[in-house]
Amino acid sequence: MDSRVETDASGRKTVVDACMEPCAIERGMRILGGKWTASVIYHLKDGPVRFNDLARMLGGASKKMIDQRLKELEARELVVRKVLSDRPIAVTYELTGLGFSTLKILEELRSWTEKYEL
Amino acid sequence: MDSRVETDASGRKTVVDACMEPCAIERGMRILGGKWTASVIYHLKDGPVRFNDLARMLGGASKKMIDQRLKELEARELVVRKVLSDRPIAVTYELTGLGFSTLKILEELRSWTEKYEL
DNA sequence: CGGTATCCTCTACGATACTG
DNA sequence: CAGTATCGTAGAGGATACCG
Repeated sequence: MDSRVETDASGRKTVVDACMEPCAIERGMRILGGKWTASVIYHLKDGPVRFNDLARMLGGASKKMIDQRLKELEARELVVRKVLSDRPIAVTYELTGLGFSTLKILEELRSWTEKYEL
Repeated sequence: MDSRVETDASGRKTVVDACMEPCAIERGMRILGGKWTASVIYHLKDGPVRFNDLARMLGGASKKMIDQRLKELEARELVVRKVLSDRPIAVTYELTGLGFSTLKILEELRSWTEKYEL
């Protein structure tokens, strides 16, 4: 079989099997499906938003979470961070082209959820 | 403000604020965004599938996970379980109308992921 | 075949306090 | 304002074994 075993530094072993690699749907969900991830993107759809404004929009999420999600999204190039000024420091986050390209998915999701009142 | 504090049996307190309730996007993600959830639905799109066949299709997921996801999806009425026979026991899972209605979202997600090679 | 039961680890997440 | 640091817990998820 097309599989191998990887052993990490601590001696932990993991079976890695080619046929186990997550399919496109799963990979996509692992990018967009994190808690608050989709919401963050969606709230940036109308243009740049400052960190604390985003925090206010996402009432239930802690700054730590938002920070974490923004960094993930920046790393994946769905979002760009822009420093407007130091002292007083001002920063905005906005979608990249790739970020905007997710909005069709999110819009489908939103309308589905609302249509069936879930 | 429109908020209240709930205290559970152990004395733990949680602030529940109306404006913190997750929006539609977030609610949708909490239904479809679980690990393997979207994949399970997607693999049922062409008709009923038996438990172990599903497990094989989703190589990386344990039976426990699949079982758990299927039960969630059944509870939310996106999937129906059908017993075909006892001894030997045979069971299939298939999408409901509500289950099928998610396929537009999942198809958008799949094509997005593939288009950008994520 | 279609699950349960058990155990165990790991990390995601929340709360809180602090900083440049 | 825009974060970072630290701590603590719940529960998600894997491995394995067992059951009707």
